[in-house]
Amino acid sequence: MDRFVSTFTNKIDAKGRVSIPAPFRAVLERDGYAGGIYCYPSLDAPALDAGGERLAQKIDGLLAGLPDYSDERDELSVALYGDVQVIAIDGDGRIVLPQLLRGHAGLQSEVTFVGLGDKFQMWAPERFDERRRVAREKVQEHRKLLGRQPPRSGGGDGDGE
Amino acid sequence: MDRFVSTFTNKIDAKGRVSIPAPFRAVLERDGYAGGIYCYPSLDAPALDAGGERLAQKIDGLLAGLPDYSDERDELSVALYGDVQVIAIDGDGRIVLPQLLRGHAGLQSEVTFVGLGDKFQMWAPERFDERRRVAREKVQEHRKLLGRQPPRSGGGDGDGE
DNA sequence: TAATGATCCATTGACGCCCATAAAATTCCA
DNA sequence: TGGAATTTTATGGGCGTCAATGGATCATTA
Repeated sequence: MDRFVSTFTNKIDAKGRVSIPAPFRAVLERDGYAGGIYCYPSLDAPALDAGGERLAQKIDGLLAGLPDYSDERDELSVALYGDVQVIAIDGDGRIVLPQLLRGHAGLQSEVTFVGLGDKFQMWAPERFDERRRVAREKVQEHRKLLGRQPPRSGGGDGDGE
Repeated sequence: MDRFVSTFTNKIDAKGRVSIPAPFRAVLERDGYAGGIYCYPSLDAPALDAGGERLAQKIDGLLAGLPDYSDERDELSVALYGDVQVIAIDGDGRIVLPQLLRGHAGLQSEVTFVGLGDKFQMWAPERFDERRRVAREKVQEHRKLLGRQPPRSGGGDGDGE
């Protein structure tokens, strides 16, 4: 398994440190991270996105699709790269989040880590609960896709991995 | 045998562990589970849905169709991944359910495992009894509406156990 | 020297892993 | 066919390891 999955909630200590959940660390190890993890404010949520090399490459890939000197590329570059911080992981698997990032996510005393496959997010627990409530309702709308499944279609939904 | 069928009720011990029914374990072995089973609150019932790789792939398959950085994907990601927990199975075939999941299903001292083909559910026994009772009533109504088809003797409300 | 940050160390509590026991099912043999 | 032996399962408990957390020491710099 090389994806971020599950959710974990850890504490921020007096010095602003917070442990990255061990399973996520394991993924990062494999993924590779030179000097630290990539972290930036989520574009559409009061949370932080973070990940290792694969996330960085994904961002690069996104930009690569756009013409070199287009406005669109410039905007996206700023949006994506502009707020990216490289955060070091200490010997005990902990990070310290800069004030700017803490502010965006409203992080106080605890952080909820949410695995999203290629990346993970960091939320203030209360806000994540709220978001989850909303998201669950959305899924209800999609549940026909999840729930209705031909019982014996022999793996009809060909998929990755 | 490659599907989850039948129902079983096992106890939660003092350490919060509960044995996965052996038949289900056998299915999981075949299905494959890297690191653990996937488990999340059922969308429309006070229960938990769980399964192996096949279930995980179904979730991935849902997301695979959506553009990488679309709002829709982000929302669905949080909804699906956000609620999913990967739960390790110990050497004796037991799992420990996190508090969040226990709460959703109202699990106290026992868990009823219900096979649903591709996945299985975990219920508090009392709640499952209640649901089964309701389900039976509905079946009876349908019979009346459909004008009972020629019954093969005794194929009535076959109950589990 | 004071303040800030980074590395190291210590504690504790949870979790994984192993073994023991008992009950139930299955196999085997008379 | 019936009963005994064996295997599988469920469940309980002990123990070692690791992760999360808090604190201390050391370095760096203003």
